[in-house]
Amino acid sequence: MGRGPTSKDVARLAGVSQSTVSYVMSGKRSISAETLRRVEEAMAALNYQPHAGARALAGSRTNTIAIVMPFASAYDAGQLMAFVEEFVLAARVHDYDVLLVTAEEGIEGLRRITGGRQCDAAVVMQVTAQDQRADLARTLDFPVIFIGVPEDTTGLACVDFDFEAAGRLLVEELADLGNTRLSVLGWGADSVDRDYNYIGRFARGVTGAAEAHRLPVDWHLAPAADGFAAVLDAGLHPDGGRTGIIMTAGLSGGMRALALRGLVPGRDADVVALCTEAEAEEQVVPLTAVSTQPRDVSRMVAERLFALIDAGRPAQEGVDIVTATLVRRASTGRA
Amino acid sequence: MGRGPTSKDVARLAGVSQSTVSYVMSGKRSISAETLRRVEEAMAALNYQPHAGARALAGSRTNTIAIVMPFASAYDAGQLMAFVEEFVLAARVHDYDVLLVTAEEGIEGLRRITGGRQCDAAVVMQVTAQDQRADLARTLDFPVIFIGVPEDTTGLACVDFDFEAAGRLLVEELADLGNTRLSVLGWGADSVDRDYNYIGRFARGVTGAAEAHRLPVDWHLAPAADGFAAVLDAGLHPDGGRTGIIMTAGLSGGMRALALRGLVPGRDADVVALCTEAEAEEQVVPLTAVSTQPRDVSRMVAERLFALIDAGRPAQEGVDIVTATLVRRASTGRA
DNA sequence: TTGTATGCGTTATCAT
DNA sequence: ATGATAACGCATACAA
Repeated sequence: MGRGPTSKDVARLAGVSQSTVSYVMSGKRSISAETLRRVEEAMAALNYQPHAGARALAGSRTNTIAIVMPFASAYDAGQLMAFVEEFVLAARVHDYDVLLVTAEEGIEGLRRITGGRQCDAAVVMQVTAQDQRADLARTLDFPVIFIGVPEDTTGLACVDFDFEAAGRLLVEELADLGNTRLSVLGWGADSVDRDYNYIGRFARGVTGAAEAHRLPVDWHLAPAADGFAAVLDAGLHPDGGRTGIIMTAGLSGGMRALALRGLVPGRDADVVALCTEAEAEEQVVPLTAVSTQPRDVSRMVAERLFALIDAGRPAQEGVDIVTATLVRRASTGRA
Repeated sequence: MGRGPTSKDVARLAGVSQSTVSYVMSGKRSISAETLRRVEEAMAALNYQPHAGARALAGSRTNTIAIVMPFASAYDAGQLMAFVEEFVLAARVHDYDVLLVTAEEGIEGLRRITGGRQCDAAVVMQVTAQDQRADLARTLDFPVIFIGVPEDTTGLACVDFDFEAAGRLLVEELADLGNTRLSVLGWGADSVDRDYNYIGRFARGVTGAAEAHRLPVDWHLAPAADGFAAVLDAGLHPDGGRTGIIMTAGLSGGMRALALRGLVPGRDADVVALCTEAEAEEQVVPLTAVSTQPRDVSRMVAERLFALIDAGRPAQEGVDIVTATLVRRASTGRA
C-alpha cells in the first residue's frame, strides 16, 4: 500500500514551503493569488489528501463524530436508518465523518472513543432514564448529545421527540370521534424494564388526556397481547359505548389480530397509532397516526452539535423537543 | 477539553520507558512479568487510551474500516441495519471501528477516505453492473470488498447473495405446487435503470427455471403495478390453469392488492416472495419465501476482509456467494 | 529484557 | 506574504 503524497510533496511541486501548503488548506493566513493557484494545482496534480491521523495529532481535531447506536432495540430499523442518513449528510456539510459505535459496547465504548480522541463529539441514542453514559458524559468535558431524556438532565444536552404530546394527540383524536373508552396495545415488558423514558412520557400523555376526557383506558403489552385479543373477542363496543384503539409497539401483530376477526379500521373501530409514516401508509387501511420524525430529530441534533463544536463551548444544558403532529388517514372514520 | 494521559505518562508512573509501554500494548516483544504488571497498573490508574491519530501516523494502521452505504435505495432498512450491526460487531472482535460513508458521496467519498488514510479497508455496498467505484478500487492498492457483483470482476473481491438460485427456488416451488403460469411483481424501472446486477441475476434465475418447467411468465413492475392488478381482476386461474405469484419489490402494495380483492394467499393462489424473514412473517398470511440473509453476507464479508488485512495481501480476486434457501409458510398450499 | 532515538505528516509559533 | 522549526503521541529500528 503506497504511502501517498504528503503536503511536502505538494510544496516541492508548487515551489513553496510545506507550511504554506498547510495554510492554504486552513485559510488561516492570507496567501497571494499566484501562490494559491500553484499550490492548488499541485494538490490536484498529485491528488493530494491530507493524512487524517497526522491532522488529528497536530491539530487535535479529528473532524469525526461518533454515533452510539442501539441496534437490537425497540427502535424501528427504518427510523434508525433515516436518522443516521440525515445525520451523516448534515455532518458532511460541516466536513465531518461519522464513526459508528454499538450501544452494546456500553459505557466502555464511549470511554474508548472519547479517550482515544477518535472523534470530536458524540451522539448517544436510545437513552434510558438511569443511563450510566449520562454520568460519564458529565465528567467528560467533551461534547455529547443525548437522544432521549434521562431522569437527571443536569449538565446534559438532550434532544427528543415530544412523546407526551403524541399520547395526548392520539387520545384527543379518539375522544373527538366519540369514543368512550380506549384500548392501548403498547410496548412490552422488555422495553419497560430497560426503562426507556419515552415510553413513560407517552403513557403520561395518554393518561393525562384520557383523564381529562374521562375515558377509561386498558393497556396491553405487545407482542404477547392475549388481553388485546380478548378485548376484540369480547366485542369492541359493549353497553352502547365505543372503544377506540391506540397502537404503539406490536403494530403488525395488532393489525393482524383485527384482520383475523374481520375488523376493519375506520369502519368497525377507530384505530390510531404511534408509528413511522411508512408504517402508517403501508397498512391495508392507512393509519391515522402521530409519527416520530427521525429526520427532524437528526437535524436538530446536528444543528445543536455543530453550534457547540464551532463555538468550542461545552455542551449547553437543556432538552430540545421535536414537535409531534397527527396525520389523519382512513383508519379513523372522518378521514 | 483536557489533553488526556499519554504513553509517556504511563511510562513515568510505571518507572519504565515509553517504548516499553508501547511494546506492552503491541505484544511485539517479550516483557518481564513484573514490568508487565506495573505498566498495566499504570494504564489502569490513569485510564489511559492510546491516541488513535498518533497511532495511525506512526503505525500506518487506523484500525478502522469504512463502509459505504446506500441509504436512500432499493435496500430494505431492516436488512441494512442487520448487515451493519453484524459487521460492526465482527469488526470490534478484531479491534476495528467502523466509519460510515454515504454512497451519495460516490466515488469521491471512497477517494477521500482511502487517500486520507482514515481506514485500512473499505466495504462498498449496493454495487451496480457498471460501477465506477470498481474501477477506482482496481487502481487503489487498498483492500476493498464489494457487496454485489459488477459486470467485470477482474481484480475485485465480491460477496453477494445467490439471487439466481433464489429466483430458481421460487419458480420451482410454484411449479411443484402445480401452477401452470407465473405472475411476477418485481422491481420498478428506477432500480433497473440504476443497473443493479442482482435484479438481473434474479430474473435470470426465474426465467431459466420457468423455461425448464415450460411455464409462461408475466412481469409487472412495482409500485405502479397496474398490470398486476389487471391480472388479479382478470382472474388468476383462467382456462383451467393456475397462476402462481412471485413478489420481490412492492410487497406491501402487492399484498394490499390481493387483500382488496378478497384473495387470500395459500387459499386462492400460491404466493411466494423474495423478502426479509421479518417481512415474510409479519404478513397476515406468512409468506413462503427466500430471504436474503444480511447477517450471513456480513459475516462472510468480515471474514474475508480480516483475512486480507491480517495477511497483508491485496484483496484476493473472486466472488463469494451466500447460499439461498426457501422457507415454506402458509402462503403456499402445502405449508 | 529494556532503553534511546528517529520519524510518521500535520498544525502553529516564531521568525523574516 | 512566506519559510524554518518545534511540538503532537506513538511505533519501531538500533543499542545495550
